[in-house]
Amino acid sequence: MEKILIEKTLLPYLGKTAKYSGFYFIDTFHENGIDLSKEQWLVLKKLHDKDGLIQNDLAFITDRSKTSLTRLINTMEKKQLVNRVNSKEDKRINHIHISDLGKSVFKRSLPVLHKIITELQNGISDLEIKTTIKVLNHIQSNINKKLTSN
Amino acid sequence: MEKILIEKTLLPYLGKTAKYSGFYFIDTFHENGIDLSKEQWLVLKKLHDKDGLIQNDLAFITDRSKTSLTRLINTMEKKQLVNRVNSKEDKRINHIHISDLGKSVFKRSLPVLHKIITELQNGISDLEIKTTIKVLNHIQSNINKKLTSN
DNA sequence: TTAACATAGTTGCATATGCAACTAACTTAA
DNA sequence: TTAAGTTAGTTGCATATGCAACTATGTTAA
Repeated sequence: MEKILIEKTLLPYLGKTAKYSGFYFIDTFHENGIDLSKEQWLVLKKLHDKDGLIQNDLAFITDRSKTSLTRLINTMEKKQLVNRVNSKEDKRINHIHISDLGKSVFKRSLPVLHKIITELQNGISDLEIKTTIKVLNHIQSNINKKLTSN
Repeated sequence: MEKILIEKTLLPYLGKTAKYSGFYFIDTFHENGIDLSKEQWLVLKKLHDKDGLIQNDLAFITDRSKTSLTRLINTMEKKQLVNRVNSKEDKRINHIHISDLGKSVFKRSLPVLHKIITELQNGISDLEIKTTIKVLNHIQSNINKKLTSN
């Protein structure tokens, strides 16, 4: 195997940039009076797109374990952003509904999010953005291939 | 403000790809008998490059709070990967030293890491990788500008 | 019909993280 | 030289995360 210089590979930049983007995301939310973690924001977004999702599906589409989702919903229920509604047809299932407060916070978050995105991407060309998205998707597909082949 | 379609921006891809890369990283380590979190690996790498760093500097160069670093070192000390050595000149300071076990685990991790990187970047051109790194650095610099201007 | 299996969600245990408040120790200015 | 300020590290409290084991419920096959 030929020697690889880690600093010339994507891995360290990917982790670090995602981390700092997360900091920036949450700081800007707080500065604008939006009291949401990025995970909570994502759940609100998915429920805003399609309300009443069950926990398993919500876990899947937000890329986390059902354990993690259970506890995320606990926190969000305490904050009255969402409600658990147990299904009558299948008592194992909880449907998660976004509350009026949740909707209102989510709506307030959108212009802030747009500002964040604009600032993160400032000075980067559309082509560069498209290329980067393509590369990131390629990495994800490489991972999926490996995971499903085991 | 014009409307932004979130799915056409970098943010969601960045977080998701970093997350799955992290999963892949840690799974592959475990499959190869390397019992390290990615955070622990990074600390070992920095100490391998320069042993005896103090906690504050180690926190800075690994992009985490000193709180987080304190507890990371606690865990790593329990696993005997590193040692805290209190400075005689300045008793506030701890120098962190990589242990023989730490060195040995780190060395064993390198070929595994190279395999991970090769597989993550499989099918992506060198130019695309360079462009992506450039874009990620640009995002980081956008964030730094905003943070230091406040 | 009931035993075996599958599924949805929760809990214990472990890791990682940040902020604010704190202690101990060092430095600097009056 | 001593009081004020600074610095390094730790701790309490909160959030988020995954694996394995678990409960409760629903489905399927004998």
